[in-house]
Amino acid sequence: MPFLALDSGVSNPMEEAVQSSHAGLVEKVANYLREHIVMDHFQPGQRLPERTLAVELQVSRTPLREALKILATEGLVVISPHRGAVVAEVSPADIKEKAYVLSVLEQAAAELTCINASDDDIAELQALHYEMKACFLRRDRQSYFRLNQEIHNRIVALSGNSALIDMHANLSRQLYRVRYLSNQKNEKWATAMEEHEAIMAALESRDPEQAGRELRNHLGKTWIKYANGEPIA
Amino acid sequence: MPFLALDSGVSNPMEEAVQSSHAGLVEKVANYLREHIVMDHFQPGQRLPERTLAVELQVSRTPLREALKILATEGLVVISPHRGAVVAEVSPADIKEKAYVLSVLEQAAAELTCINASDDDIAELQALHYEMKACFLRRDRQSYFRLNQEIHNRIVALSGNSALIDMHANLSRQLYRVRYLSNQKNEKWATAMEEHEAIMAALESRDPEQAGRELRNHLGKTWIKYANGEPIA
DNA sequence: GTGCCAAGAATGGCATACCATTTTGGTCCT
DNA sequence: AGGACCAAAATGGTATGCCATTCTTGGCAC
Repeated sequence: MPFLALDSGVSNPMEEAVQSSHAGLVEKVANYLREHIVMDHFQPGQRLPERTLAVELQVSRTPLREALKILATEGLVVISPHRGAVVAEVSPADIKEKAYVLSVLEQAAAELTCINASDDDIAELQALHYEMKACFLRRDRQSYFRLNQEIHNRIVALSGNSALIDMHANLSRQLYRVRYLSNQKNEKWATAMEEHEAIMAALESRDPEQAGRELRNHLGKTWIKYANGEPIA
Repeated sequence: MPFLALDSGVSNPMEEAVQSSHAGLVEKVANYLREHIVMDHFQPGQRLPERTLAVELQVSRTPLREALKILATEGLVVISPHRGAVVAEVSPADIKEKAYVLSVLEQAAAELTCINASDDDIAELQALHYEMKACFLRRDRQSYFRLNQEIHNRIVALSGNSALIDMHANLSRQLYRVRYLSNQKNEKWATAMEEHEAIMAALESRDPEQAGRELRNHLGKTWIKYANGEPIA
């Protein structure tokens, strides 16, 4: 029931285009599974049996297996020999490590963006920032989350470094679920907002060091509390 | 003729254990292809036709296809729909971007290593460093290269951050070939050696900022010249 | 002679069948 | 009653076959 029609059914949960059309079946399956894992429709640790999944998705096992291999190298599922694939469970330690790397990548991105971005790009960032601030004042967590993601992603995109962008997107996916949950119950909302102000100020003044530092610090604070104990879901 | 016996024939070109034994066929194939790509036994742009490769490797197309999908997500090959897989050609721009990210990752690793590594770990790093210096004085580029890699990898390993280690290993692989070639014709060898001295000094004095900065600077210098023009091979 | 079109050959995409390993449930022995 | 062992079912791993698409080449027309 939740399945059928791989490319249409899922209302795009991630920002990035899924470009499902006219792409190979494996890509469709991989995108489908990726989204559902990332959106927490599959619990971590849940097994992904090939045959049953194949009939549910109306595809054969071959493309499904290839998709699972891809997701495995992306770190979203774990494949054990002769045991099959399960949705990767991210321990608090994993989250901590990956969040740290994410902060490092975004720091680097901020530095590059300060140097490479056009004035219009920065202006657009600020526009998004004020939109987000409006959501903050209205206590609209949903829209705030979306805009927050948009801003972070755009800063990375503006860096102009494709390798950096790809690695960031990959890591970002793996943390999507916990990031979403984090947003829901964030008590330090006002603090996060202030940090964003500082980030924007540094970007506006084109200070790479400062912008990078602020962004890394912001991410560090945002994530640390989820790294120490307390169940993820 | 160069093939047959996937797991034995290849004399381990990379440091990391290939753990070929009792691993699935896809892993063997993936490791095999990875090594040969990384060691430049396959030219960039070279096609990798499934059937012919399959008979050469004495495996069926299915595990080969899955291995290629893995290598594709790792960025070592590019798969076009209905066109098949080709060895990814890394443009100078790609090298520049990836090298930049690599430098950022190693910078972060150095910071963490300053904090987390034991005194014995640092001592071992210094031992390797002096071994490398000996190779430098003897003008033994081959051994110098091996030790240089060993040191960089160990600094990252000592960071203790698995996510960081994995991403670094992945990027490092993609740059292995050009790094090797870079080592062969590096005129600024003495300078590189001095930079390594500075890195070690910062590590010894446990100065995260300094160690990170030195390492990033070192990598930046090492790679920039290969990023601007001039053919890779 | 050159350019275009068509037919066939080559190649990748997907499905399925078969084999190996693992898991599980039941029975028998202690 | 409990544990160990064996068999059968489930599941992943590999091989192969067929279909769709793309590349190639030979011939025809301009």
